[in-house]
Parts: sequence; structure tokens; C-alpha cells
Amino acid sequence: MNSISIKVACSNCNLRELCMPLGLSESEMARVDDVVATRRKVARGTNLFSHGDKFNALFAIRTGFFKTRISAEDGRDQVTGFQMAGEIIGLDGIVSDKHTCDAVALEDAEVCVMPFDRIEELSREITSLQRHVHKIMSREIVRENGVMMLLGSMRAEERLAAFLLNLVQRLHARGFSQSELVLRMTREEIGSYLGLKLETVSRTFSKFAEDGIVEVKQRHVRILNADALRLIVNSTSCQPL
Amino acid sequence: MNSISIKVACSNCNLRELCMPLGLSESEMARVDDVVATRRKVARGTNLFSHGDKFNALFAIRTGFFKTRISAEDGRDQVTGFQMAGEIIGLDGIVSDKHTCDAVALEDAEVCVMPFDRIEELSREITSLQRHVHKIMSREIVRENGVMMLLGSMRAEERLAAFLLNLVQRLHARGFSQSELVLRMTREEIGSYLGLKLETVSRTFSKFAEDGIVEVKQRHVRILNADALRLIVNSTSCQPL
DNA sequence: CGAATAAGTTGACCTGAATCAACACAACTG
DNA sequence: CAGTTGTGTTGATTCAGGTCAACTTATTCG
Repeated sequence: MNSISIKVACSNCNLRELCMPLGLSESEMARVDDVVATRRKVARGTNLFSHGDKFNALFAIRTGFFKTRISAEDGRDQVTGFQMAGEIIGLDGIVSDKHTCDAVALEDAEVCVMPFDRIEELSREITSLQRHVHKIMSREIVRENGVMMLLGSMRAEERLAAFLLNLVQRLHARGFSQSELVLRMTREEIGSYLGLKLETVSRTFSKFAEDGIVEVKQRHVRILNADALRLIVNSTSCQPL
Repeated sequence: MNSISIKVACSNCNLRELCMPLGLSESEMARVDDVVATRRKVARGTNLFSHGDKFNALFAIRTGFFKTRISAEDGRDQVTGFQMAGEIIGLDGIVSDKHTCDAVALEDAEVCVMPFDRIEELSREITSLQRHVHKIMSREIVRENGVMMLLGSMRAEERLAAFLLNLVQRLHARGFSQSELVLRMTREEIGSYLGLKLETVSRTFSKFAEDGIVEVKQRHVRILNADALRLIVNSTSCQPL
């Protein structure tokens, strides 16, 4: 039976240039394969893990799309990120052996389950894996720094422009269009991530559409003028000099 | 000469319960000592590292107080954190071998320089060190998640209350008072961190003082009613039921 | 020590985004 | 296929926090 499941391995995964085994040799990759204990399907709308859950493993997204969110006692919650194929999820759980956020599938998804003690074990032996794990964690820290900048000092239009550019850039790295994308999340989820209300997200989309920068039809977005978006992101208010 | 510098070692450092060697045995700690290549003094107002600098090492703060900030092209900058004795700084540099933020000393400071390849080398041998390094990075991710919640969905009073509670809690863990603190940063720096303008920070301090929650005299703050601060943080608008 | 500069406070006013509300549209469901 | 529910748009109004400005301490330095 196992002979048929040959494609279920890092070395045959089309995400290997984006995911865990990045920069490993063939033989090293084979050993990472062993770390991937199981695969797990996650139905749309259900949690891969929830805050309070015991932390055991990191998850590499094979297919599908997730959001992570944290909840305050009073019920407010904050989307802390959107994750797509090839990205690693669950790093929040390492520090206290418990997850501190929820990971919710925004569409039917499949993840590779990588028990963390096995990752640690193997990264003691494979230097490049060790370095790669460190880079993954550092990348997440740097990403969050960027979100802090966005939330702390950008206006609504800048936030949404930055968000769209980030999304297409990541999708493009996965072989999708540079200019066309389908949003996997609602206006409300975008708003939560960007620190805006859903009405503001909707209005800002409409504004961009009026200005001919994007074409928006529900969750289908076509970017007509990426430079305009870039200009919006990094100019406080187009001061002439 | 070396015989006199006996106190310059993790095993004698009064931060060993907060810093890098947390949870290590005596002999393991001695090996971590070896990793600490040098100490470095950083004068107030100068950078420990700047964005673009080559990443070589993590830094453990021995004395003093830092802020980290990132800068956009247009000149805006965002304070991403305030770090005090025993905390580790520089994790942002791992992913791209370059620092992406500036670390500025807010008072004369001294740090332990820990070359990162030495840390990686040693954590391949000492399991508990490896786990500890992972926890430090995960803690930073979780901290930033909290800041995202703060910036994305809290009002000015909630942000400042959360900020004060976080500061005293960390200072208390270092043996300082639970109720009294001296701010090492300006109103503007607090504002940048909290996504507020300095005037709003000032006004909110005054509001808290009027309400008898804190006593503020310039940078000296005495917390008179910590419960009131906690109440402010986790109640949207004191909804009765 | 006294001038210069940086940091902090407070007031008056303005504005970008939130709030409240009505409506439109798509996707299910029985 | 009509009814329901979830999602998205748009308008009217409000308000928290930003902006601009005047003034008051602190701190630095010649």
C-alpha cells in the first residue's frame, strides 16, 4: 500500500521550495519526510488548533488557506495573520507548550503534522534544518513587525493597499497571477487584521475601484495599477518634496 | 587580570533566572558562558545595531533599556518594543542575515554579545538550550500577537493601561516595585509604540491621574489602583451583562 | 548661572474612521 | 423557486483621536 503513496513526501511536494525542506539535500529531505508523521485534513470553518490546546507539533500547509486569531476575555478578537500553502503554522505554542491563538481553515485544507520534538531532534543533526527553523521563526517576527507598522501608523487606504500587495506577492510566489486574486476571507476578517471595521474595508475597496486602481467583484480582485498601490503605501500624503 | 573578572559570567549574573541560561545545569551554564564572546557598552542615544547591519549575534541586555523601531521609506517610524535587562534582542536579523530594525539605547547600557553560530552550535549539543532558544523566539511571536491586538482593537485608554501593566509586571520580575516605575522613554516613543500621538498619551495620563488611578510626575509613575487599570484593559466599555 | 533646547501639558478645532441603518446580492435550503 | 441567511455596499451621522498652537517645566550647555 505504501508503494502507491510515493507522492506524499517532501521530495515530491511542489511546495518544497517554499516550505520546511528549503535548502536541504536529497538525503536530508528524506529524513525530514520521516518527521512528517501524518497528514491532516481540516474542513472549512473548523480549527486546526485552538487557544489552550496542548502544543505538540508545527503544521505545514499543503493546501487551503487559514487565518490565525487571538481572542480577548471580553470577546473581541484580532486576526493575526492569513496563511497559505507552504507556510508554517503553530509557532505560538512553543513558549508555553500551549497554543495561544486559534488557526481556522478558511477553505478545506490539508496540513503536514510535524511533531516538534522530532523537529528539534533532527535539527540537532542537520545544521541546515536547524538554521531553517530559526529563519522561519525570525521571518514570523519580522512579518509581525511590519504589521505593527501598518496598524500603528498607516491610514486605512495604506493598510488595504499594503495588504493587497502582500497577498498577490505571496500568491505569485506560488505560481498564481500577479494581478488577479480571490480573497479567501470576508471583509470583516480583513478588517480585523487591518484594525478597521468591515464598512471601512468595503468603502476603501470602492474608492480604489473608482480611482481605477483595482477591479472588485465580491471576492474577486484584479489589480489594474500595482504602482499606484505601492505609491499609496509609502507616501504619507504625497508631499511634493 | 582575568581572575578579577569572575563575576562576568552567566553563573554569577543576577539575571540568570530571566536570561539565556534559564533552566540549564551548572556545567551547561559554564558552556553558555563561553558563547558570550564579549560585552559591549552602548551609550544612551546610540544604536546597538541599525537596520541593514549584518546580523552576527544576539544580544542579552545586562543593564540599561532599549527600544527597537522600524522605519518606512517616507521617514515614519514605529517603535516595535521596549527591552530591559535579561531580555534578548536581535532576533529579527536571523531570517535575512541583516537586521531589519534599529535597537536604540534609551539609557547607558551593557549587553552580552552572543555570536549566533556559536549559539546554534551549542544548542545542537545541549537539548535544553535548544529548547530555550526556541522558546525565546516563540515568546517574541506571542508578544507581538498581543501588540497586534492592542493596536488593532483597543482604545487609547486601554492601550496605555495595558502598556503600564506590562511594564510594571516585567519590572517586578526584576525585583522592582509593583506600583512605582520610572519611564525610560518619552511620550512620543510611548505613542509610537501604542499607535497614538504624544498629545493623546499625555492626555490619557492626565485622565488616569484625575481618576485617581495613577500619580504622574513627568516620567515618575505610581500606580494607585492596578485593578482599575486591569478593568480598563479587558472591558470594551463596561457593558453591564 | 542664564540662555537654549527638549520634553510635557492643555486647549480649541478638525477629520478619518466608527457607528447606525437601509438595502443589494449571492449562496443555500427545504 | 421562494425564503432565509450570510456577505457586501452605501449613506447619514457621530466621536475618538489627530492636528495646530500656546504655554510650562526640565535638562543641557556655553
